[in-house]
Amino acid sequence: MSRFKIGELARAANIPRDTVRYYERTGLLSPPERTSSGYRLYDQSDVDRMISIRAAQSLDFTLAETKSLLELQANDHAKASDILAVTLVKLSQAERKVARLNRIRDILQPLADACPQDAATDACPILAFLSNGDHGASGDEARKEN
Amino acid sequence: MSRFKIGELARAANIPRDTVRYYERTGLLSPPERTSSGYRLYDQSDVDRMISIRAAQSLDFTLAETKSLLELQANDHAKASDILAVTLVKLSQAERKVARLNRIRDILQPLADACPQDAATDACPILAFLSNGDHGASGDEARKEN
DNA sequence: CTCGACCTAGGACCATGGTCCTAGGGCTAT
DNA sequence: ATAGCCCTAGGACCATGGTCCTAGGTCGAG
Repeated sequence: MSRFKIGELARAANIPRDTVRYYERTGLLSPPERTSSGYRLYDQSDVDRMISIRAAQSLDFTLAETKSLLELQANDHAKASDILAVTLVKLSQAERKVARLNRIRDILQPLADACPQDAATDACPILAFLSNGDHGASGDEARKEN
Repeated sequence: MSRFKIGELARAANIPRDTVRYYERTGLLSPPERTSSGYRLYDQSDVDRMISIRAAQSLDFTLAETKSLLELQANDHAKASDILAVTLVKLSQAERKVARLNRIRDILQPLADACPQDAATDACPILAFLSNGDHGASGDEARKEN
């Protein structure tokens, strides 16, 4: 089984070397073997793990969530439903984000359509909206990256 | 015209005091008058500006973008189209984000639906997907919060 | 006069996901 | 054997949008 130095792993998984070390620091990747001179030595399973991490990232799993997923995968007592739970949270986050972005679009699009482009900014409906005070539901909105 | 100390402004605009000072540090709010003992003194226009800032935030404008918008508003040579340009960028970002989130949902939802909940994680289609290698288009995706 | 609430500056710290730098040691090809 | 790239640890730094802390000054009520 062939072994990779960090630069080779990085090329194989298409990520920067520093990111590999960063993942190791954060516990996402366990400390690999070392050569006698201290170089990290990886194998194909590490390449696969890096690729899984990037795949999870691309699905908006945070590194912490990705870490949990990979830990569950390695845990004999874990059930598929444990993975499902994490996934359902992610799905509902995605849905809330989409809903919020659609609300934003539904506000901005009409304002943009109504923009009198050559007029002074006084006539801008977008600025008027910002100044207008009545935003959000009564009380204060749950904001923060929903 | 009544004057507010920072805590009063903060209550009137429903934001933390520290955030007001932070906005001042970042240039989003210009340095207010001071009392002889150095307390900041605000007026109603500052309350309005704070509320506009929060409104812009809620539409996903960054503080830097919000700063530009408010500067354009104050600039006599600016036209409504300058505001529109910023807004159109925001709209297209929102659309790209929605598209991406929908792709994520379209991947996760079927995997979640297929989850054999009581099985071991080996049987989990979500983990299988992560391990499966063939993600994204050929080459590498433009990722990074689109 | 004193208590408590308010204010000040400035910098450290938080999460998130990295990236870069320094100063040095190792490895390989010519 | 020496150039030239690869590797090491560890900490600083980036963006983003704040939040908190320290150590002290100010102000109004009782």
